[in-house]
Parts: sequence; structure tokens; C-alpha cells
Amino acid sequence: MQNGLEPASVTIRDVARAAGVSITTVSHVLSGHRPTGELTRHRVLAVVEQLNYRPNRVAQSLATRHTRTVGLILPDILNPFFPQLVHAIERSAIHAGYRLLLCHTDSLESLERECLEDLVARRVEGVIYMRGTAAPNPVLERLAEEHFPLVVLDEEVPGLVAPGVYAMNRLGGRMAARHLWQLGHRDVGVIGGPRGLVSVCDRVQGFQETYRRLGAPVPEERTVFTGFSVHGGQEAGRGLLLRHPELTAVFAANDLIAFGVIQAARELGRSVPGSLSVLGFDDVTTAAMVDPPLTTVRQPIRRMGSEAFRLLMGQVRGTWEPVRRQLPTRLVERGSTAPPERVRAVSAAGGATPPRSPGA
Amino acid sequence: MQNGLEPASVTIRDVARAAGVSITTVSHVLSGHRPTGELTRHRVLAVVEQLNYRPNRVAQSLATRHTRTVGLILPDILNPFFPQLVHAIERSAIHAGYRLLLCHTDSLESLERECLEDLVARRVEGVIYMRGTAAPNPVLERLAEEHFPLVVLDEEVPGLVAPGVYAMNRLGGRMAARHLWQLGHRDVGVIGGPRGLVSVCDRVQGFQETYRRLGAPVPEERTVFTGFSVHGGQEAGRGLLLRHPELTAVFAANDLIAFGVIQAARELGRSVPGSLSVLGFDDVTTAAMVDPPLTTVRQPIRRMGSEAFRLLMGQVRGTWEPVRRQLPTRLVERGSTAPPERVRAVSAAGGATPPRSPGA
DNA sequence: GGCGGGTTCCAAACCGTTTTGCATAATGGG
DNA sequence: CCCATTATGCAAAACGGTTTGGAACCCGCC
Repeated sequence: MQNGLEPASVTIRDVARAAGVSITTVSHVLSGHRPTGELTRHRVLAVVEQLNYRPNRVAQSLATRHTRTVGLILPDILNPFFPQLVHAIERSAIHAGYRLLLCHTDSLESLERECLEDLVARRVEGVIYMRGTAAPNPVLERLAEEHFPLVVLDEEVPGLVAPGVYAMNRLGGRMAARHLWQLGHRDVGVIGGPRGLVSVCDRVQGFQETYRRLGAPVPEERTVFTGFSVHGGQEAGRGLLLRHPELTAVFAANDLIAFGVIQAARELGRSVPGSLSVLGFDDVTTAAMVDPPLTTVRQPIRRMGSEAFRLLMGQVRGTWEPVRRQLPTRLVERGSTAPPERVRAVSAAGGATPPRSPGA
Repeated sequence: MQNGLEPASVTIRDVARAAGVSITTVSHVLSGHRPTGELTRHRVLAVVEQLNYRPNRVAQSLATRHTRTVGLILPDILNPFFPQLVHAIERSAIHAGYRLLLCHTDSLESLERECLEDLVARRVEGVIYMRGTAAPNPVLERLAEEHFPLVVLDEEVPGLVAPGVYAMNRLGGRMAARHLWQLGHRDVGVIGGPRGLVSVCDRVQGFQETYRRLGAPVPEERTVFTGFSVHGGQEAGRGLLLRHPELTAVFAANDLIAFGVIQAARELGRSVPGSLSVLGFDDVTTAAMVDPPLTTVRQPIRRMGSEAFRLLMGQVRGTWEPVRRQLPTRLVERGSTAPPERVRAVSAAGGATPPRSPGA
């Protein structure tokens, strides 16, 4: 390698020399950590301007032992849920003068570990950790034990004592159940996400528990699990609907899955919501744009992101405590759910309720 | 600030002391830059293991003058196009041992400049720059002049001589035009993205140029511009359709806009593609999931991302040259386009073509 | 005129690595 | 047995900043 490519950037030494002062002085006028003479200050500033000097942040980081960087570990950037989260975090971060080091793990545990190690080796001041796999992560555990600034976001890590920000998943599941129940659905199916994920368990259990309490427990074979993806939802949805044509509604553990279910339903000639209601989770921005617009349980994504960052900063500048924040979900009713056909027919006959027109 | 929070990480000095060798030796066994005795090596490695030593990457960076980091500047992470691009870049990056420093600019020129400055101050080895504004960026120009490793991605910067990777936008526009023309559309509208963006110009011009050549030039007032967002598309679409109800098809400069147009059409009681065909650009993953599935011009997103990274690496390790790579687009026909009603009626009467059922 | 106090500035140590030049020990050949 | 090598390991100088402890100077006051 030839080297010689570097623009041989100007150092603080160059500035000092050009301004005829010591390095120390330059540093002080730049940082303001100590008062400097009016005259020298202007001279230094002028030289800085003229030479277009910018302090080397890595040298600064080494000396000051802070990098103004936080690491982000996320499982799947293609799931629109995560970009929304990243966006919220980014806003907070930039506002606080921090940058984000991005690590996409593709839900691979090995990558997760590697990234985590690398991030701390790079001396990020903290890590916001979003997992996509249920596999235990020893590195994460060590970090938590050492009280390394860390906040778990979105997907809880069982057994880990560390600060975290989550949605009220169980509550969300209940909301979904109540909604479908009230519409009159008695034969419902559930499509969960990856097995072992706490959020999936909570959502599914919240849903099932409500149906059970209402007197119509969801039989085990009507609950299936798949990946958090459109494809997964489609496959699982097709299977479920084929085995249980009597189903009038399906609750999906996230919006991507719900999208897949809608496609599967269409494939099988079942209209949504006419012959099948579909309910999602997350309220990703595209949820309002699909056909039909998806009824879904909204997570307060922006607040989750900013809260996560806030918590992280709290740790960075002092007090580590394993706060566990849960933010409320809320049902967003759109066009993918409607009363089941039987009920519809009845109420239409009674002239009470016209068939609902799905619309924003 | 109490400090004392740092886990007081173990340094190379600690390892050296514990292993009873010099710092140099430790460094050498770890890097393999010089041969070391079998015995010492094992001893050092054992200590490293035991102390769980990880070299401080920022110190390493300072000493070696490389950070194994590249900066990413992108205008809008909420537009699913960019996460897809980021994903592709990330894959290449991680494979090459690099990490990504993420800068979301919200299409703000001031933020762009700031981020760029910060990234080079942080000594990223290169920058992949995606712009969302037409405003000139002096920092960018300086960097390009200095031959700082840089590749412009997706959105060209007029007047800048720097390596770049783009889609064949003009060609894409032509493809869109040809498609609509062949379906029989003669009254078409165009909704461009932000004014001044080269990609927008190219797409729109490619489209218009084709229609002109075919003998049905698009009148100026049927072309409007808006932001790259669903909302923008909806507003612009509503306005356009209100002023020009005679339109039978609309070409949108990206998928988000197209989604908005579809919503606007629905608002106005026009079915898609029944009474209005809509054609997008990008082929974002959600394009296949909206209703109706969007016919769109696909950009080779993955290839654009990996090619951008490849180009960047080329610069990092040596040769700067302002290569300009253009990747081909391709029309993906889905359900949002169909022959205009008039034509449909005719051909249906002629019994030639049954109304097309939009489907995947 | 000496002295306390406030300004300004600088020298030097440090942050945690890499890397070069050299010293020493071990090895082998003549 | 001695010398030329080769194998090993160390000390010290970077890398580009921050920060602390003083030194030098100026001021006004008693």
C-alpha cells in the first residue's frame, strides 16, 4: 500500500506553531476549559479557521476516554419497525451530540456476540440492544453484570438484569383479543413470531388468556409460530387456513406476518376482511397503506426509541439501575377487521349495521 | 460526575505485566507482525484469555491511523428504500471488517455538512453519501477535491467529480412511459419528487421524452413536484387529479409517492387500476404488499449498495478515480396498472382481453 | 518597594496502542 | 572455540490530543 493518500491532516501542533503559541494554549482556547487572553484567542481562532483545523476525534477520545458514540444492535433492518426505532434513537442521539454505530445482526447469535465485543472494544459509551433471537448471549450478560451502559429495547432478554424499554405486549394481545371478540369472532387463529421471544409469548398469551376468560379458549392447534416476516406469515397463514377453514379471524404477532396472512388469504380466495379478519402488531407506517389498511396494535415506537436513549444517557453519566420501562400500546382500528360473515349477514338482515367500508 | 463507572478495562500493560513480558511482545503475539517464541506466545495468550483482554480500538486507531469505519449519510431512513440500501452496504461492510457510522440528515443541508465534518473528524476511512436535498454542499466538494474516499450513492450531485453509483433513472422513466403507452394510456400525469434532484429530473425527463417521441407530449401542467413521501404523493395526487380528471394514469417518481397517489385516487372515488393506473419507482419491498400491488420500476438496490461499498474500498486502499457506475433498472409489472377504461371497454366488447385481475 | 492575587501561557505527563531499532541469547558452521 | 546468524524480547518514539502544576508577568495596594 502506497500510503501518501491521507490528506496529512493538520494537527493541533501545526496550529500552535502557526499561531506562535503552545499546544496547550490552542487546546484551551478550543475547549474553553481555562481562560485565555483575548489576543491569543483571536490569533489561534484565526489560524484554526485558515488552516481549517478540526481536532482528531480519535485522539480526543483516547485522551478524554469518551467517544460520543453509542452502539446499536438490531436484528433486522428490513422490518420497517426497526428503521422507525432507529430514527427515534438517532434524533435523540444527535441532539445529545452522539453518533450511532450500527450493527445489523440478521438475528444471528454469533454476529450479535461479535458486534457487542467489537462495540465495547471501540469504546462506545453505551449500547442499545435489540435482539431477534432467543439464544442466550454470554457477552451481553457479562456486560450487564459489569454495569456497562446498556439498554435492552423492544425484545426482553429473559433472566438478564438490565435496564430496558418495552411495549406492553401482553396488554396489546388482550386489546387485540377484545377487539376481535367484540366484532363477534369466535373461531380465531394466532400466528406468533419466532418461538422463545418474550414479546411473542406475551402477545400470544395476552390474546389467548383473554379469549379463555371470555369462554372461548383458542385450541392449541390454532396457534402457530413463524419468522417475523411477510414470507413467514404467508406460509404459516396458508397452512393454518388450509387446516382450519373455519377460522374467521387471525391475530398476527407483528405487521409483517399480518401482511403475509393477508396475501395467503387472498391466494385461498378469502377476502379480507370479508371472509377473514386480520389483526397485526406494531403499526408500522406501511400498515396504513396495505390493502386493506391493517387493523393493528400500535407500539409507541418514537417514545420507545427516545426513552431508550434517555435511559442510556442516564447510565452513561452516572447511575446504573435496572429500570424496566413498559410503554402502553393502543389498538388502531382500520380496514382489515370486520364482523365475521355470519354475524354480518344477521345484522345486515336486521338492517342495523351496514357492511363497514374499510377506509382510512 | 463521579467517574469510577468505567470498568477500568484491562490494558495491554496489564497483560504484559501478568505475563511477565514487555508490552511490545504482547502486541506482537497478538498481531503476528513479528515472530514470537512458542512459549511466550502461549503464556501471553493464556493471560489474554484469563484477563479477557480486548485491545482498545481507539488507541489502535490512533496508532495505526485506520478506524475500520465508514460513514453513511442518508436523508430519510423512514423511506424503506434506504434501509434496503443500508442493509446491502452493511453486509459488504461487515464482511470486510468495517462498521457503519450512521448519519440521518432528514434532508437538511446544515445537518449534512455537520455530519460530514464530524465523520471526517472521527477519521472514518470513507463516506457513502446519499443526499436528499438539492442544496450544494461545500464540505462535500472540498472532500472530493482532496480525494477523500467518498462515493455518492443513488442521488447524483451535479457538478461534483467523485465516484458514484446510480440507477439508470432516465431509462427507468422511459420504461415506465413505454409500459403506460402500450397499455393504451394517452392522458398521463407525472408526479416528481423534490425539485432539483437529478434522479427526479432524469426519471421525469425519461418519461416525458418517450411520450413526446411517441407523439403525445405530456403538457407541462400535468407534471407536478412534491416530497418523497406518502403524504406528498397524496397531496400532489389529489391536486393533480382534481385539476385533470381526464388523466388515466400517473407516473410517480418513487414508490412512496405512488402509495400516496393511490390513496388520493381512492379518496376521489377512483379505483386503481380500474379508473386510474399508478406506476412507481424503486420497488421497495412494500410495493408488492400494498393494494393493489404496485407496478414499479425496480432499482437494483442490493447491487447498488454492495457496488458502492466496493468502490469505496477501492479508494481506501489506493486508487482514487471518479468512476461513475450506472446500474440498470427494470419494470416490475403488478396490479396497479391496466389499460384505461375506454380501451378496456373496447377490448372487452371485442372479447379479446378479459379485465385483468391484479395479483402477485 | 515588596507582596498578594490574577492573568496568560507553557512543559510535561498521560491516554493505550503500534512499530522501529537494538540488545541479548541461542544456534550452527567453519 | 569463535564468529556470524537467527531467534527473541525490550525500550522508546510515535499517534494527536487533554490536563495538571507551575512559571512568568502584570496589576494595584499597603
